[in-house]
Amino acid sequence: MANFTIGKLAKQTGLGVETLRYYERRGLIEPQSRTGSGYRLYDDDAGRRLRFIRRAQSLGFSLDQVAELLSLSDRPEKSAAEVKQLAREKIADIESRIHDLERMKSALSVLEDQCPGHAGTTAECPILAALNRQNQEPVAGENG
Amino acid sequence: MANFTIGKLAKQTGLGVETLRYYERRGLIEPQSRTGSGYRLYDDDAGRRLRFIRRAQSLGFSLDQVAELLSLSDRPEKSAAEVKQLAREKIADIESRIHDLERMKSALSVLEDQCPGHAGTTAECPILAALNRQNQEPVAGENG
DNA sequence: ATAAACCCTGTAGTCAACTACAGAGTCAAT
DNA sequence: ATTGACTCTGTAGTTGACTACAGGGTTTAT
Repeated sequence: MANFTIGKLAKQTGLGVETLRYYERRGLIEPQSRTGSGYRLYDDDAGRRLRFIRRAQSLGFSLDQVAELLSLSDRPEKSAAEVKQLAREKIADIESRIHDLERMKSALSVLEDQCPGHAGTTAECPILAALNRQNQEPVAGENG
Repeated sequence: MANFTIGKLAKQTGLGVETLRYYERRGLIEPQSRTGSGYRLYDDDAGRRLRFIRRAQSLGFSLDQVAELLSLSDRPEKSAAEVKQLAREKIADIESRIHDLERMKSALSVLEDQCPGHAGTTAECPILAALNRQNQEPVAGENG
């Protein structure tokens, strides 16, 4: 129930005041209340919510997608089936991201292990190789 | 050794011709050669490379970071120690992304399991809760 | 040999996600 | 009661990653 002004919240999260207002316009976060003069007041959840937003972004989710993720837990008890469905879709999305990252990681591990001595044949680019035996569909769309 | 023009490569990958030229300006890809009249000619590796680029992007890597990833395998046999070091850094980065995604996934799984019947207390937002017990540092920088 | 469909360089416009004012009101401290 | 740090709304500018011309040359098909 501790109430922060926007400046305090900004300092706490390392974000800019303008960024917080921008997130509000985008529907990602809202002040718990306002003072009589219109100052935004935030509670402790705001900081957590912002941390979530940044983390999700760094994982390649757009702000619209982050909003969708957040809306899942914001929805009170309405439309349980809809929430369940959306959650399932997001889980599938996340699983495929994890899968891709794991392929990328093992490619890099090969590189790491291989590098130190073996100066010789150029080893046929393990990083490209590792990510390609699978999924031969076109690759235009950014996020699945 | 099959040689494609830029238009063929674009069609093959589902990207636009302008995008391929843009990636070239950004140092992500280069034609294997040029015709006498200046037309770009690409080999089979180009398609794989582009698929890699798009996948890495969708995982939250910027084009600059993708360029770094690619440079790891492009480096012939020079500076093995440097490559090894860079690979290690990227692996750590990827591991933390995987970790974050796994936290996010388990939060969503909780939601999914919890939703169907339990209309009652609002369950205290599992998605935010799951992502926050750890890492309490500021969150400003996008990628770690 | 001429039109359609390519390709070239170069520059400008767009979209998401900020980031930075401008102009004005508010609050805390002197 | 006034200075300075804060806040407000609203709009404009910036950056990364495209995307779309303009103005011109090249290849392919007829």
